[in-house]
Amino acid sequence: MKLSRLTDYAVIVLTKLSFADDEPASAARLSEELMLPQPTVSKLLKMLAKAELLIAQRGAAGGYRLSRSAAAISIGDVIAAIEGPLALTACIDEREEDVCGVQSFCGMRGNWAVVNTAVSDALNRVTLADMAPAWMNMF
Amino acid sequence: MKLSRLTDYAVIVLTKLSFADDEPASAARLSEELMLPQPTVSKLLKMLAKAELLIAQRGAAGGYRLSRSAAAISIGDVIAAIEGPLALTACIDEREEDVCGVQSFCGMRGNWAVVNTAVSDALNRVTLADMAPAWMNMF
DNA sequence: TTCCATTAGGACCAAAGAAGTCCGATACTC
DNA sequence: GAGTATCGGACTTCTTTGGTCCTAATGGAA
Repeated sequence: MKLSRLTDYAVIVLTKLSFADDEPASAARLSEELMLPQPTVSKLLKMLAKAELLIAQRGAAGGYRLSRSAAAISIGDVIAAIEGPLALTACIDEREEDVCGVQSFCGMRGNWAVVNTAVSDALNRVTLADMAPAWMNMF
Repeated sequence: MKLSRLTDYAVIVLTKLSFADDEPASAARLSEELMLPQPTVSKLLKMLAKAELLIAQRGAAGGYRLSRSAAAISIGDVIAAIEGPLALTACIDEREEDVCGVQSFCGMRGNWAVVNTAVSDALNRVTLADMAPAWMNMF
């Protein structure tokens, strides 16, 4: 159980942005400063904007900035933005069809839901503000 | 963040086996009774045996049985057996190379470790015995 | 008003990982 | 000891993910 590389990058990028104080940062600049591949950063910023974690400003001198404080964005939010809502098993995932066949009466489903919630809580308990070491300004 | 279908199947198969009372069950029979694709079940049983969650018995009338009680096998164990040790990010994964470049002094690593532990705990707290509804005997 | 820097939203390709298939090795039963 | 049911591991196929590129739309500044 790993989270995708995109998600990993997203946390780094968002953390970086949490130091920007409403100065919009462009995709190009972020990728350069964080030494991450430019097209990928660009793609991921779009995703985060779509999920309303970022606010995009078009045009010259535009860029992205956080839509709310770093303390109000959890790791769970970031994961949901990039990978979709947390659903450990297919039978929890509302986007999936009823593939299982016994879903309606399967007693395991409820237990999976418990596990899912426990993991979800653990992820929502940690915010971007918690992740950011003060010296990250360096980069 | 999803877990693989194999892992999902694994929990089902193990739960089923927890009712077998040391009667070894063959891959063919399990796949039939649980209505799961046979080669996949076969493959996954091998993995579980290798991870020492199951004991394999070869030869005629052979099959697989649990190596210990259902209450002593956690969901975390199953995930580890199929997907490898839980490591949300690459920098936590001991099997990965030092790709990140700043790993040695990156302040985020410690925070990821905290998140990782929290998730891991949530997963280890639930056992196969918890997952099994009594009426699963039906299948 | 015109130009330029920037995001938005696709289509597209390549690589990695998962799922599924096969055949050989092993060990049990008769 | 022969036959057969079963595991074990290498191999192939396929889906997902990561990453790239191009064109349209937007907004600020000259």
